[in-house]
Amino acid sequence: MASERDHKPEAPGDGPGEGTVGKALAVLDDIAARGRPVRFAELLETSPFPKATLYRFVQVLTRQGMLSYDPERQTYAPGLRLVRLAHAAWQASSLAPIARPHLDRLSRATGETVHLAQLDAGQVLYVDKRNAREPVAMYSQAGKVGPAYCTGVGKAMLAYLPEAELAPVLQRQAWHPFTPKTITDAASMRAELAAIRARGHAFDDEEHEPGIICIAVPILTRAGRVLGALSVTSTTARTSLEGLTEHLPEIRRAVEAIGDEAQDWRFPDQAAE
Amino acid sequence: MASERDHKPEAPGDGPGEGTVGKALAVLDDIAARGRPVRFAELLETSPFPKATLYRFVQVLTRQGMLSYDPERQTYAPGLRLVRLAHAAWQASSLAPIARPHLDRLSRATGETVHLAQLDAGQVLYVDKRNAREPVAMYSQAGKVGPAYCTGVGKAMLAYLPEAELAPVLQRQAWHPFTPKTITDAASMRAELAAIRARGHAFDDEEHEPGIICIAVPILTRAGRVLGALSVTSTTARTSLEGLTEHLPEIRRAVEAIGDEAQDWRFPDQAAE
DNA sequence: ATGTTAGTTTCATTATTTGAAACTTGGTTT
DNA sequence: AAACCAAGTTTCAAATAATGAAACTAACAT
Repeated sequence: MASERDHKPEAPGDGPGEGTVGKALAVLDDIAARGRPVRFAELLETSPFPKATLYRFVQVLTRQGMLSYDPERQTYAPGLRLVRLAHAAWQASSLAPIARPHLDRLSRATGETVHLAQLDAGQVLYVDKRNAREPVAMYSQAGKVGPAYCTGVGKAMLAYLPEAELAPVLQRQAWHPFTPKTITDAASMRAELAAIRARGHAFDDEEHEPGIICIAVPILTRAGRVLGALSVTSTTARTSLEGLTEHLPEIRRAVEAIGDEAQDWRFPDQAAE
Repeated sequence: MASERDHKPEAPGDGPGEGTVGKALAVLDDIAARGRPVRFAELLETSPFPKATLYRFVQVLTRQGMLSYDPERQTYAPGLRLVRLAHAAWQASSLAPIARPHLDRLSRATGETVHLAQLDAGQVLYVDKRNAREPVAMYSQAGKVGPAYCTGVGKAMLAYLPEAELAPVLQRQAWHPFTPKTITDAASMRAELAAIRARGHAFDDEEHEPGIICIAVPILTRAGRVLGALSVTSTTARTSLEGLTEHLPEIRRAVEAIGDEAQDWRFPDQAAE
């Protein structure tokens, strides 16, 4: 620590200090975020990099297999090498492998949709899921991201985040009012988070999608650090928030088991930032 | 150096010409390949980079979320950012989204384990899967990689690869004899590939795991370019190679539908190299 | 206390990235 | 058909970032 090595003046991802690698990864993120194949010119429009520089990044990433290129349409999309790498990440750095049997049990016990999520860059990252029927665990479902401020798992994790980490995360939220019930500012959120801490679990009361409700409980280490969250989702047609609390004992059992096992397996740190 | 810019003298992944980004990604690959959290010193042992350089790569990758770091154990593992990126890759650059309904149908029709795979860096990359009605203990999931030379899907794809792409891929195979029936050299493989082309489908006759057999058919564009392969897997206890051919009509239907739709969706190129 | 190993920082040298501009290609308009 | 235009690609000197030997520090084991 040379006294000015540790300040972070720039946005995450690029900026000086993150080097060439950081910039290239920012380009990769950009392409991934669009959700469809993009042309070079499209990228260039919003890119902070000059033409030749962006061009070289895209070339290197393509040669590396991090992007795939469609020569006919001249479009770029995230490449298959990522799928291979992510499999390793999913196994080594997510709660999914540990949580698997507990998700299975919870799914069978409740018959409802079950989600396992972790925080990544201030967003909810779903790392596993059980549908009411299918027992498969794959990227069709894992890897999806969602907002933290209007999902049960998101709020459950935020509620137990230390202030130093919470503040920057709240600042990053989009606060888009998906439904009339969506919480749309940091102050209201802090009140909600206090309520969640008081009762030990979070609800999603149609805050993201109308008709969809869920109950979520955070997964914590013994020391109280947030690892992730588990939720059981249903519809207003089928039950109510009070109805969902029926599953609390089962959820609690799963959450505690996962937290304990994660502790013993000495789990990699997954910073929210 | 204007006249020697375009030769490729080095291994894929690193070497001059691939720049800092290529080197950093090689480090990432290295860590992912180990399949467990690794310490810095372990990495250093086999790394071509000097201490300080490797150290900085690992730092940058960690700050970027491509690696996660366990401060207690001082170990690195692939990070969650990869899971997020892979979701986008899976949707945009794999056959999985297109193939999904066809896999479902095939799975229902056969009741057996169904795999969808593509080639990535000369290896078989499983991009989707359906479990058998009566599940057998087997581990293959989306993102998992396997050898090309001793799996049904691998051989099916190799059989239709143009010579220019086939030769380097064959050279890269490990030819490890998993079972007595494993094909262990390129010459025998070329004979096998000819046989596959002659009948239009490939078998895995316990070449990877004893007792596990499968039938696989390549997914091709109308122009004949290999996109991937589809397989139906079972056990010698339950059926035989001849028994598996019963599913051929169903598999063919799925393969043709997927090939056609991929063509229309104008699919990103996924080079085997 | 002392030795040893693993991890981290420094800094002059070296090599790579950078980006404005020129160039090429493929398609469209006059 | 020639001229034009837009998208993509290459060039090259200047600017910047990467490199790696060596020095340093922390933590553990003797």
